Amino acid sequence: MAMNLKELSRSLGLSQTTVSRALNGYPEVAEATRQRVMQAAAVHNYRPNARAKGLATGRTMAVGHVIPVASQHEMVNPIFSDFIAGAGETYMRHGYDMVLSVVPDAREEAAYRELAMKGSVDGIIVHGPRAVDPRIALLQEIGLPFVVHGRASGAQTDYNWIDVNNRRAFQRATEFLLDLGHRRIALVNGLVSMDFAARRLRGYTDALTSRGVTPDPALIYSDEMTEAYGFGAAREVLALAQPATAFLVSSMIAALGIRRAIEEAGLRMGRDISVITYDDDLSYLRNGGEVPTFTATRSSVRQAGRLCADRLIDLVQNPGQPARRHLLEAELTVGASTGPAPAGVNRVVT
Amino acid sequence: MAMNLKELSRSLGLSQTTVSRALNGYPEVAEATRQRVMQAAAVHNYRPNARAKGLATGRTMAVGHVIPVASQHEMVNPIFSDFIAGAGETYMRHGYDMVLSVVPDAREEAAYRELAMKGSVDGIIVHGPRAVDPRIALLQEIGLPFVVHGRASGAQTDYNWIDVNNRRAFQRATEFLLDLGHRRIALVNGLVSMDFAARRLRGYTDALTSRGVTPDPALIYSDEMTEAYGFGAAREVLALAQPATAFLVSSMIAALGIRRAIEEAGLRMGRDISVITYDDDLSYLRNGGEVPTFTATRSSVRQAGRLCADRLIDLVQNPGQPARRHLLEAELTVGASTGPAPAGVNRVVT
DNA sequence: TAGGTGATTCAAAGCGCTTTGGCATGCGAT
DNA sequence: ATCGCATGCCAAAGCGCTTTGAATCACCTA
Repeated sequence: MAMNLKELSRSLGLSQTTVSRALNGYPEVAEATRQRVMQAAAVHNYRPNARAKGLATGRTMAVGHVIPVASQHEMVNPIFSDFIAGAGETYMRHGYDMVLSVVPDAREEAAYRELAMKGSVDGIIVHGPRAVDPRIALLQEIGLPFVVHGRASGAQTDYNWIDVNNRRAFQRATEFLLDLGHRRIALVNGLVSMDFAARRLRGYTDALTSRGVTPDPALIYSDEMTEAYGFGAAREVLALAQPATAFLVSSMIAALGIRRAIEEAGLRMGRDISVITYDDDLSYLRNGGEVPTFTATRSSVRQAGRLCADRLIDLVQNPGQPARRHLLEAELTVGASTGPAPAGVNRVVT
Repeated sequence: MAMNLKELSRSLGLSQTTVSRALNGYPEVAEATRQRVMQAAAVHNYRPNARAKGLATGRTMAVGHVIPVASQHEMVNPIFSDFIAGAGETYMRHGYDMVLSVVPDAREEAAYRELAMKGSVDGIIVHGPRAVDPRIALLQEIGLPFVVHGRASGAQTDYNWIDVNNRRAFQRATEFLLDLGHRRIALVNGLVSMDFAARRLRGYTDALTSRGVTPDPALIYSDEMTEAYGFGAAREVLALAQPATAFLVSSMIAALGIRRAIEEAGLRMGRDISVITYDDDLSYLRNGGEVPTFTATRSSVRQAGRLCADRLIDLVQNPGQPARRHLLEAELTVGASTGPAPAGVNRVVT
């Protein structure tokens, strides 16, 4: 069905060598010949067989993504769609394929090994690093180029990563709330086993303690970031004897749940209760409007996808580079969900 | 770096033939030998090179997904994460890889051609079919097995698809609202160029007209299903001289926007305004609780992913089957978002 | 005129695997 | 002693491509 090099070259009366060279832009081919070859290739809709090419060159022109599915809740992180969209653009531009492995997080190690040994990819993007994550040591041992989206704090060695400054983002957000007079600030975080969540927690507690506020464990939540989780956490916090006056949330989706709980309690977000959320700038969940609905620390995960892909391709094409780290700053945009702490409640004891 | 067949067989003092056969479970190998080979393979962590294997067998053990990115809004459908998770499970179980192409929807045709000619996949899953969609003719011409998630009404020929009965789902939902006394029911639909949205529209209008209610164009919206879109549409509808008393929505995310608009208008969902949404049962957006938040017609997109993958693998392994269609029924579950039409408003003229 | 040079082209090897078509060996049957 | 037939193993070809090393030719140079 598909035309191959042999047929193509025979139909042109040329050797496979020459045709191959012509198509791949080598100089030792007469310009006239090259034109003829190109033309014929276009006419026959010829595309070199990727596998054969890979075998011959040792390059697969493909990169792997291992998507872990949280075995607990069977949850797959919704930011992947956008990350993948960003990375995909880059791959397309460079002619790379993207191969995905969806794996229950328990079997993740095996998945990497598999990808590497089967030789089906030239490099790997690592998603969702844990605070201490065996994968990066594993990948270094395997010797396949890789880029981590995020960081693993516990790692001993250098490696390539691209991450948002989560600590700083949450520190600033907390300070912003403190400046508005809030003292009881709830943190509705992701799973703290995740590196990003651990850093956000750090930023939050740092900001609090440096202002003399002792973090209250009753206000700190940590779980998979679903709408229901946000709702449940907020409902609990609002029912406390000393409820929070503000929420710091790790994702837009959880924030929607929190807003729901706030309104269900007959309160109004932005007036009675303040909310700051982390915003991945997902395409289907834009925090838009002239005045954004949520005050948020934002960093586009799609852009992160692009950056990771760019870096990885660079790494594949120019091996042996020293590891490079790339820290993105999230921007804090003020929306309609924050306001001064209501007077009379949680007055600061001076 | 990676051990290969040649080395492995030499280290065993056997021919490549025998080792290959032993590993692939052929009978003409002494049981003792097979054990020895298996052991050695395990020890050396040997995995046959996928490309070489593919070249030799003509099978790639990979299937392609072409993910279109709506060029208008740069939007990538959030249901993909879950669909992919479902399909991924199946692929994993059968040892297939999944290769993704993220493409601006304009270049989609080229992407399919590419995948096929490069010979990098054994089959393809088609996402987001339009009401009239040139892709299925294209794929039939190409001759690669494919399964469509959804349907393309305009298609002339038979092909394999798996779809939800969108017309019926929306017809039932509309009837449910009519039974509650609602007469002004807004439809906040996806892009009607999409097949699923066209069918939903049909179900909605069928139900209305068969009850003698004339569909009001002012109540029918159609766009990419974002939270902001839901919000905007609902806000407009509620500001009409004769506002709707109920909404029928094509996605949970848009429904969240609608709820926001309802509450912003000082109304309460489920009492003042009823909402029924289509629910893809996304892992991070469960419509949970003892009483679900939303009354919804639900069908798991993850399950659809599994089914599509299963079907495609079957198709790849047993070619030449007649096309098979698979229509899933969505279930209507009653939640807290619906109630009788408020009296005094839009009273039915009898 | 012999030898050197640059420009083109080609035959063949090799990437790592499967698979075809033998080739031994042992054993019961003739 | 011979034939037939499993049984177990192997050498080599082939999948579609790249790449090495050489060949051919025209054209100069000494």
